[in-house]
Amino acid sequence: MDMAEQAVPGPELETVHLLRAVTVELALHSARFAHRNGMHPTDVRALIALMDASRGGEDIPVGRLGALLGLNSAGTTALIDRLERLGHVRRVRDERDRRRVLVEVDPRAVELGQEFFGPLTGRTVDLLKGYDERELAAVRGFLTGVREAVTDSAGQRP
Amino acid sequence: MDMAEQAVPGPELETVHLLRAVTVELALHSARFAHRNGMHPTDVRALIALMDASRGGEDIPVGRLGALLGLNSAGTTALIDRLERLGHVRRVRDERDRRRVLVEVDPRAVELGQEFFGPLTGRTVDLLKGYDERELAAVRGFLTGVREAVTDSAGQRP
DNA sequence: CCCCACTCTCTCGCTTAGCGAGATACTTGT
DNA sequence: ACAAGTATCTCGCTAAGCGAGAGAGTGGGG
Repeated sequence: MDMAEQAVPGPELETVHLLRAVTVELALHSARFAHRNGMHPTDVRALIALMDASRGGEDIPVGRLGALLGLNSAGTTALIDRLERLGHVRRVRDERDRRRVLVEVDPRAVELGQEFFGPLTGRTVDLLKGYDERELAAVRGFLTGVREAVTDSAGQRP
Repeated sequence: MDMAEQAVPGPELETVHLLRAVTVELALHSARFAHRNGMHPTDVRALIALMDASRGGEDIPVGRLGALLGLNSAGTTALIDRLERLGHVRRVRDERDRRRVLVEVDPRAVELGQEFFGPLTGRTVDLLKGYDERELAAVRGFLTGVREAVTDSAGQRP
């Protein structure tokens, strides 16, 4: 054993660090997109959340969007004001429950996002296409496991 | 083909979405840690960057920390003021080049971070320990590939 | 049928993270 | 020793997000 050497982590721990590095890079990438389009990171997160929901065919009222992003009602109003001013979303009264205001993403915003994130997504999909079934399952199992670990350790202390 | 059905993505695209979901969860987890300790997301990112550097035996001056986080000098000063006020870091004049001020992490901050992130890291390492060599290589190759794809598409448009 | 408690959103006033500009301290090449 | 360059900090400002509370709208019980 060489005590002068820094402790070298095993491949597993190194992989965890790698995952963290990737999340940092992705966050920076989002921030660049935001900056380039006169937005803030929160605005991008909001658009992503809205697109995810709309992909699932779900209508998103103002309050739900705020909850997804961890904002209070005042902050949520301000956020949607910004996005509306940029033409990325529209407010639509819910006719079922007229207290609620639904947030709709403008198709041009979707297009804008795909223009920016498309290449990255494409390259990643190509990378995965080179994997056989077991390797792909390993990657998915890893990501699923991490997600569960995060949500679990979140519920740990209320 | 059923046109009424939403387009079902292949397993590759679904995996990309899964990765995004994981990064979102990790960001929220970080935010919880920040909030619980009277900090902001940026402060946590700063601590992580400092710990990563110190693990590599690298001294971090104020300006470099700011650059890593994308802050300008004023913002960096304010950030370190906050962290110093909480006792998480110390400013130390670099005796080699007395213009520079190095930022040192307090051991108690490291401990605090490990207390919070340790369980998550541990569970992830355990998960990976169950993988054989090829599966582990697949996960690492995936993460490395994504990281490269991000940095590449970053350099695309200056 | 009409209240009254409840829910959803928005307004107001405030705190503070981060920016731009410029001042200050220190270093290095000539 | 000085000029040019680099690192950090100070000052004044913009605006993201919070707390509190004010409308709108809903729906169940008398």
